[in-house]
Amino acid sequence: MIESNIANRIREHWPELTKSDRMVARRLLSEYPVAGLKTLADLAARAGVSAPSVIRCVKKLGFVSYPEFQSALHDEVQASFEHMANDYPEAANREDITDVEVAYAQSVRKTVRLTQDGELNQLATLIARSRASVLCLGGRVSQALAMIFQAHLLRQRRNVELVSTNPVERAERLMDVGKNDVIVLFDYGPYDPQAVSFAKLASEAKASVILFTDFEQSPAAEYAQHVVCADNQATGTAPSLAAAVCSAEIVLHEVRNKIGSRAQTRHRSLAGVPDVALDLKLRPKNA
Amino acid sequence: MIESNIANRIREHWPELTKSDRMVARRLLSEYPVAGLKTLADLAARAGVSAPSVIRCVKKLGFVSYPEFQSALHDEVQASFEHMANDYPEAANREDITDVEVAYAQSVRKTVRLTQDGELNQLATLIARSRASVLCLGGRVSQALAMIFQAHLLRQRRNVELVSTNPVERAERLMDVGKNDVIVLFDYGPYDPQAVSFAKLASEAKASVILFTDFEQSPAAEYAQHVVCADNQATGTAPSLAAAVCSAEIVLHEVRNKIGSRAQTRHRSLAGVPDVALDLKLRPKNA
DNA sequence: GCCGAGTTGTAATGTATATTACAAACGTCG
DNA sequence: CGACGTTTGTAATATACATTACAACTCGGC
Repeated sequence: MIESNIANRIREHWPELTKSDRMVARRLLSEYPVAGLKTLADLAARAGVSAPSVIRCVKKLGFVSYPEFQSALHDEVQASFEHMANDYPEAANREDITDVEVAYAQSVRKTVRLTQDGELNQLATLIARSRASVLCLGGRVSQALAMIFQAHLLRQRRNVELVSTNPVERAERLMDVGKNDVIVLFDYGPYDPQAVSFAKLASEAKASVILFTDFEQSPAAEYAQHVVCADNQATGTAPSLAAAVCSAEIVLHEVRNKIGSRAQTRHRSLAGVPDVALDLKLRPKNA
Repeated sequence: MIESNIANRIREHWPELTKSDRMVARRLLSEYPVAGLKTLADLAARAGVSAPSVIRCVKKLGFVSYPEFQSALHDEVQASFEHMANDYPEAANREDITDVEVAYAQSVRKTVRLTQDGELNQLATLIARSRASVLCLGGRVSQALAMIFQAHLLRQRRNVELVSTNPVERAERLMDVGKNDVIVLFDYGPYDPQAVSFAKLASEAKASVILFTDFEQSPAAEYAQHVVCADNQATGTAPSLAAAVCSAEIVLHEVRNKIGSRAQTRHRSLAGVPDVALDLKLRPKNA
């Protein structure tokens, strides 16, 4: 009863899911549970894949058909509602929690859960590989996230570069991109055509592309090996980047685990040093 | 939100429902909400009536077709689930929510609550004053937040500037700072001496200083008219900027309310324009 | 650079679904 | 008791659905 839910099934079977399977799974989790209550075609459209891909996905999750999958979801929804009917009333009418607070917390929770369930391990391994060069970049606004990512990652390993927003410099940098490079791209709606084409060209140059985006999925997803989604619908009026920061930080945390002692040494040698010193690309001997 | 649910619709229309209509309605309520999520034929069988009776019933409830009725139910289920996901964690220690998720959510909640309770109003008024020039800047990492803030604020008003991280350029820019300028400074630990001194000099030049920092409080707080705090202790190992983004976005939201229609006009004129156009500092005529 | 395994979308197919039209059944008032 | 308005189920139909089979494609390895 407790562990029979579909979210868990997705987590269990995640390793064996293909790229489009994961598209479906992500949508299932991000619009949980309604995404799975509608028709197969609708889910396929929302996930950006074809109908048969949805069927293949639910079969991998252990269901013999889409209707049977739906039936399982129905049971789950029913169980949840009965639980809720019992627990809700007492906790519900607290006036000290505002809409904004709830919205943000929700957005963050959803994102954290999804990020952790996901392909975090492979992704972190990719970034942790010391022989790789990591290039961070983003769109007009999300370049800020690239900055954060780069600054933190640089504390853990070398060869982490922040690619300028300047189109010309980007084009120039693109020429030297090869299969040992890992592109960390941030692109949240409204999507940046420039960022998308960077992803395209980089993937054509055999570089690995890791994309941080929202649930709508930047067009760059097509060229990415790994996609990390964050919910940006917290406030309604304007898209929020708070959850995006969470997803980035979780990835950084995982990378830190991967790199382990090496990173700690590196990090310690920076402790106490004024932040500005990083601008000089200060590198400790033992890194 | 509260009154849009289907249970209420049934109550409203109850008098005009016929005997078999009521059979359907009862089943809808007794197996709420799953009964309505399955197929029309299934519902008819459960209610012990024929399929057309179900159609007639939902039409009387104000829906034009069974699919449309289902769609409304879907929305309702989704809303319930999101509410539920939010209230549960504090009460029950379910195993499928991790420490990280809770930590982030709590960090965000704390920050949002504090920001809203605070001096938000005066602060937003200060930033909204059209005669003022707004300068955004931050430390090595938190410059990224300044970028985000500047990009969004520029959509609402003009004269919003992002001050370079370059010490020399900063010093030059400082010479022209006066009492009509509003400095929006981001500084989270480890604090940036350069940012602190910028705040000091700006305040001596009679400029207003707004500081976004963590609970430890950057030394720059001494020179700031307003201080907005965010919790950065979410993860334990490394400081988190997620909550900082929340506080910034909340301030932006409040500013939007203050500026009101003026900002909307400005914002609309940017809608649909590719993000990259902002790099040209495109300014609509009416702003 | 080619070739096989694995993955994905397209098109075709049979099934089930919602809906409409109509006829039977029920209740009600003359 | 019989005729009419209302309500309900049956049967027919067109639509949309899930599914299967197949072809195009991508990715790794020799």
